Amino acid sequence: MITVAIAEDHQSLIDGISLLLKYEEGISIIGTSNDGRDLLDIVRLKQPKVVIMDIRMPKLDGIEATKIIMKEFPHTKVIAFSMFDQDQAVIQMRDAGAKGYILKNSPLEEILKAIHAVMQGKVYYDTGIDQRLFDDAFAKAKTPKSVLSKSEREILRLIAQNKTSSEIADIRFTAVSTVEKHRKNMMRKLGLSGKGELLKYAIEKKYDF
Amino acid sequence: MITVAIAEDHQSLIDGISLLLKYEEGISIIGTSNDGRDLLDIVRLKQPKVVIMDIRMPKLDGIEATKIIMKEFPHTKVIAFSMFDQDQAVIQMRDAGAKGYILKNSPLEEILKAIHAVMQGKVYYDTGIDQRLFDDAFAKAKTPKSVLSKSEREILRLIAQNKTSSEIADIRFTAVSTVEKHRKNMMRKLGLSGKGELLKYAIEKKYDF
DNA sequence: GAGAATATACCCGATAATGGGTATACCGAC
DNA sequence: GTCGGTATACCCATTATCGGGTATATTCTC
Repeated sequence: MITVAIAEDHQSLIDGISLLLKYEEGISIIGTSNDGRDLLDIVRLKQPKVVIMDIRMPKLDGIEATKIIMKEFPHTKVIAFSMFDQDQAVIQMRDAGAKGYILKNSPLEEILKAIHAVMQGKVYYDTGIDQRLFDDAFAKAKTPKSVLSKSEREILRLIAQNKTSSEIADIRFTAVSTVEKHRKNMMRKLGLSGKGELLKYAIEKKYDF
Repeated sequence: MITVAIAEDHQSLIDGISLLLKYEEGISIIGTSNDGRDLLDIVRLKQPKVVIMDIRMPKLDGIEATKIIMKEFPHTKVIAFSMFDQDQAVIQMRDAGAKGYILKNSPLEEILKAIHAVMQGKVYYDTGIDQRLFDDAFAKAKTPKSVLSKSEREILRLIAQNKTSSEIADIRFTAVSTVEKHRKNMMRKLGLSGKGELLKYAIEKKYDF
């Protein structure tokens, strides 16, 4: 019997998956959740063999939840089920320990295929996903290191709030020129140039995956 | 026989809805589509009684598609099926002619209830939706008028791309001072003040519904 | 120890965005 | 015709953001 738990903030999708698996021989849904934290409780209590995991969810996202599950239940198979097809989304779920990755714009029966594949110890990825992303070396080469230092990241967050360098200097107890030097360093590292580019970058980054 | 067409860019959701309706007496799915434009072809060819309509879709969004359907087939019932719970999303679908609005984080069987309700000439809205939004007077009062003029809106779009006033002036064949005057007018109308606020506003507005 | 990165702080100059105004011309509503 | 809004164009001053540098001190890795 393959026990399955599902985490997905859209209840309509959970219901769809449930309908799909309801009559499947050998598969049993032992719990569903609309957020990552609730899911952990379910996994700890019921210890499903397979978890279908959305990424963007309230309270705890699928990436973090997967890491935690892998630490406590290393034999549980996590299959990502997400609208995100960006490389970084795939890589992060892979690194967290997911054994599969399905896109929401694929047919629902992909989930069934993925469940059977991971139960056979295989890795299952959607045809819309670059298959090389599940290769260790390729994924590692693709993972951007954070080019910004801790201070730089903090300053960038303040810039995203349109704080002036003077205001940021007050907040951080440094000279204005120090903040401006950090700004210059970030411009160089991020390959930006021109007025407003750093502010634009900081604001837009908020909405990136 | 209630004929139903579905437009939704996530195929997994279409499959879930199909599973739900498959065994329903008196309901028949006559077509599905992953984008608004393809859906129009289906509606023109098959003339379903009910359309389940996502909002954010490629090629043609659900709001526009609904308007077009209402113009050509005024007796067709459109039910919105969306992740957006913002008032403006609901109001715009309502204004486009939708007779129902279901949220994706509701149980899938809400769709069944909505189909039967609209076929009885009723309006069906998700319990997560402010029920007053389907009242004409309330919706009208809630619809913000655009405070910006046509030129102002165009300039704001260019500002969102971090174009300088000088660049915008070149694009629009005006003097730089004209662009700056427009900027001042927008600052006043939007109640903004200080450097970078207009750029910040322009960029953030892009991601609003 | 050497080298690189980070953090702190300063110098200078150019320019773009505000914030405060001025004005005229045109259009639409009343 | 009057009024208000929009569009066009200009004046001025201030200041924040770059872009180009300078320097020292500290920390980490090899």
